Amino acid sequence: MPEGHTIHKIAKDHSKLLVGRPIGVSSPQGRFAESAMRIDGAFLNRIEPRGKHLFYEWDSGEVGHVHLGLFGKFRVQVGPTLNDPIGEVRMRLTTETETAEIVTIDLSGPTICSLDAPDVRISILARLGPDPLRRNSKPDRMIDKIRASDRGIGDLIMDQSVVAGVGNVYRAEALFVLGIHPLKPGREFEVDELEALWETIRTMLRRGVSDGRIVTVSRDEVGIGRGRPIPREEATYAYKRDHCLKCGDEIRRIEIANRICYFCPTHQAR
DNA sequence: AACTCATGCGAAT
DNA sequence: TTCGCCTGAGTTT
Repeated sequence: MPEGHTIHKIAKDHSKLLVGRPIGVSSPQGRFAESAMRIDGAFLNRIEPRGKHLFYEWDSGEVGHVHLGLFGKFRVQVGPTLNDPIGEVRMRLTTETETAEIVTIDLSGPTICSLDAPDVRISILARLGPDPLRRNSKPDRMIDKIRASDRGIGDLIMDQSVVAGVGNVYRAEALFVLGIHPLKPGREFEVDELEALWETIRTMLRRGVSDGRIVTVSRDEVGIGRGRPIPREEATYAYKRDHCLKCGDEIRRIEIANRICYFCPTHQAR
């Protein structure tokens, strides 16, 4: 599930349910139990998304940190009763709404779930590149880093210190839309091409936040009218496909930055 | 029941 | 460059 859009959507949705109330914090699975005890019953002031990280500002002054990694998931339940956790639940947040409904948010499988002093958040933010989903964030640092590098663009945009929030799907799809070969070296880019890349990434991520899933194709090109949902297999042009959604050419796959990068040799010539 | 794969990332080699 | 870690869904034996 998790690229930057997932994290920002979670922050939005969960904030509505949790912020400004006392929160029960526990760890059914046990691995977050010591930390959970320290904030159990505390008020939550804010959930801040940044790239693929979530920061929880607790009234106690400590800062929760969650990173979903590849497998992490949240399960949200709102109802009259408190349900038993399903599977391995590292952190459980519970509260009650004005209408006396029970809110339960269960986190399973995260790479990081910790409770830290505030400076930990500061040092993590310091090593993240600009986040296209943040209001007013600018691409300058991303552009400078890319143009100063010999590494390929497909390597660079998955690097969270270059841009924060792009993962394997948006990497493939953003490069596809702009017709950029994933191995093109950073040094060979002009500024306006990278400004276009920033805008493309930002637009795709925003759409991901509002859709709650990754859809990068335009409905016109796929020939699916509004009203009908776009099936998963047709939601991307190149990612995880055998054939390009536009031209039918065989999609190539090469490993870049530990992950398979999908691209269309016709649309993204060297 | 076993095996494979996944929208991630840092540490070890 | 490879390995390990976190978990669950889907597929194959």
